Amino acid sequence: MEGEAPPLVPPHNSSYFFTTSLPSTSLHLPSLLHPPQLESQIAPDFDWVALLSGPIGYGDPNSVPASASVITSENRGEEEKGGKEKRKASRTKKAIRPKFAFQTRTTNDILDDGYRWRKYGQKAVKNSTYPRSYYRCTQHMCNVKKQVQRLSKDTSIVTTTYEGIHNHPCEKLMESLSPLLKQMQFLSRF
DNA sequence: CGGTTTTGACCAGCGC
DNA sequence: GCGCTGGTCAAAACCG
Repeated sequence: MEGEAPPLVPPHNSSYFFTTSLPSTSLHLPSLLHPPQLESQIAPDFDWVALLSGPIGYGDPNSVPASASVITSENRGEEEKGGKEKRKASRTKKAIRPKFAFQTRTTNDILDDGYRWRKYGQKAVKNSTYPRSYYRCTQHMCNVKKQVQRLSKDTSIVTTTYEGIHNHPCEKLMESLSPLLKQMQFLSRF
């Protein structure tokens, strides 16, 4: 079976899933806080701030507008072990972690979401021309992961799946907000 | 030199 | 039980 389109929805029980189309190749947080003109399936009242200020995929699935193409399936939990035990545990215990998947129309596989990621694997997947890449948050003690895969059906679309909760602030977000916070602190003195 | 990417090997889950 | 598949590890290569 050649060219069989991968399912629009990721195979796992994603917490959230929606499709969007970005004009640029990157997804800088400031622009996300004020989303550009997306020819998207995202509701205009989509809670971007909650999505991005909180850990990715975090929060109440009910807060996601029904008009967004969303799958909600709560799966949250923990996994903390060392070495192979951890590896084993992460596979045996059905990973109960928040997941969040979305698609972007971009030529760039790497989505700049403000966090720093280290690639730890790449794998050819069945029924897909393009490999799936596996990334992990570089922040120590933060075991958030993400998968990136380009659709073979529509090569301009990249599916990004986040898994887990960041336990630290977003560097770029803090970077961009710090002048504003300083200004607010200054003004609050009056 | 330290951090990141690449890539083959390994392992567990799942379907048959 | 076996083979397939997806996810991860880890050593080597690469890069700034």
